[in-house]
Amino acid sequence: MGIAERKERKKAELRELILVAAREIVLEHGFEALSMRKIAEAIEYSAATIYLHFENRDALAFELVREGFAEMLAAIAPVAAIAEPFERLREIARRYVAFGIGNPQTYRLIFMEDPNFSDGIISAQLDAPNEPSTMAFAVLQTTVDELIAKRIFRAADSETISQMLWATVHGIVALRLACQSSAHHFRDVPKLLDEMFATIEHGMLAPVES
Amino acid sequence: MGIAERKERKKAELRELILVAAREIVLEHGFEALSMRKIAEAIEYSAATIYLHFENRDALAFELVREGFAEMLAAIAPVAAIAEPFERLREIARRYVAFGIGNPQTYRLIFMEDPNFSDGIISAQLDAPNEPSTMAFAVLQTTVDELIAKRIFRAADSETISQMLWATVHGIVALRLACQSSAHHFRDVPKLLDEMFATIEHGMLAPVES
DNA sequence: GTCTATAGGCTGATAGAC
DNA sequence: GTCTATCAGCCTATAGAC
Repeated sequence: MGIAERKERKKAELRELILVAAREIVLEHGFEALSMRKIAEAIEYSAATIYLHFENRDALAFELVREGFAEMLAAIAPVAAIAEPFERLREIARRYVAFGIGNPQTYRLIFMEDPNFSDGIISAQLDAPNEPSTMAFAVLQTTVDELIAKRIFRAADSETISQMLWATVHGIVALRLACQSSAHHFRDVPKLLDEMFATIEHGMLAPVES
Repeated sequence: MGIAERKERKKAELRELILVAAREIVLEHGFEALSMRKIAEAIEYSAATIYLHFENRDALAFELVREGFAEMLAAIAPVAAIAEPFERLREIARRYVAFGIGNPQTYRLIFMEDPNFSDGIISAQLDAPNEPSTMAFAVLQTTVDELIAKRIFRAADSETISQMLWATVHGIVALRLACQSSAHHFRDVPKLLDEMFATIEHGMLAPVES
């Protein structure tokens, strides 16, 4: 019986090798640059071999997206150690933005790719329980839930609030990545985050004069 | 002299024909599907002819992006008619989001394409005065300037505030487009906008009990 | 299990005929 | 001004040899 197991192990190793090579290509040259041929070259196997481990390019991409979400979840998860929910929320935002800017290709892959490719994939993963993407959103939403339950935040629909917060940090990352070489847009991310939380705390209206 | 002018006119017409065909392809199948051959087929000219009007594919794309920004600017510009700046800001957000969701391919083209292509293009246009993209951002920022000057908004850096507001509406559009087929994310955009403006007005904190 | 070879496609861009 | 023909390259995916 050991023989079959060793073969399985070998097969899993090659599968992993393929994924590692694919990820490397995406990180270095972007998702659009990923091709079966290039993966094959990198792992020093023929392109045909890859098809023994992945049905096609999309199946491979699906796995890369899942891994991308998992990385992001891992980058954010440590906030669980922060007991105070508002401080935890602040740290979620900081970590989210830092992850996106520090891993632009991964971020693009999971959130900004062409919908013909990614919509099915992202949405499938977002709606599935136990997927890293679902769990990452849950980290945010449970924090908002807690803030509302403890009456730190005003009463509101936590899903809507969570989506709005997510939209804001996503917007910061996405526009920063899109306007990378712009001289004056989205350069000072900490300042944007400070302003975001100032608004959460006080809104934007001027205090009433008295 | 009329002869040279007629020739110029003819040439400009063909150039316009190329752009119209290109835009149509992008709107229908996305930017990735745009190729010189397909444009040629659509206008019933040979592909080589296109190179007489555009140096290469990127030059053509640059023009499409400019037009995309111009469309967006046109969609937002009517807010100038709203005298009250806070109401104007609200309308800017509404129109921005409506434009993005109503013109997903144009929106993707100008804000979500691969940076290898779009970064140079977007940033070049964002930083140039009199470009539609610059003017669109100016509509937002002058409104924020006015809100601060009239002490409706608290004192703050209007550029930072404007970027944060932009990030939020961009996030709403971008995530809506990315999660298009998700069952429960970013479906109810008016609700998100309401929550956004509620936060601008009051923040998210619970009112102090008295 | 892994290969080579290949089918069958797509692309941008250009030289040179007319 | 417009064409055809073509270069030179990319791609996914599979059949069939070993």
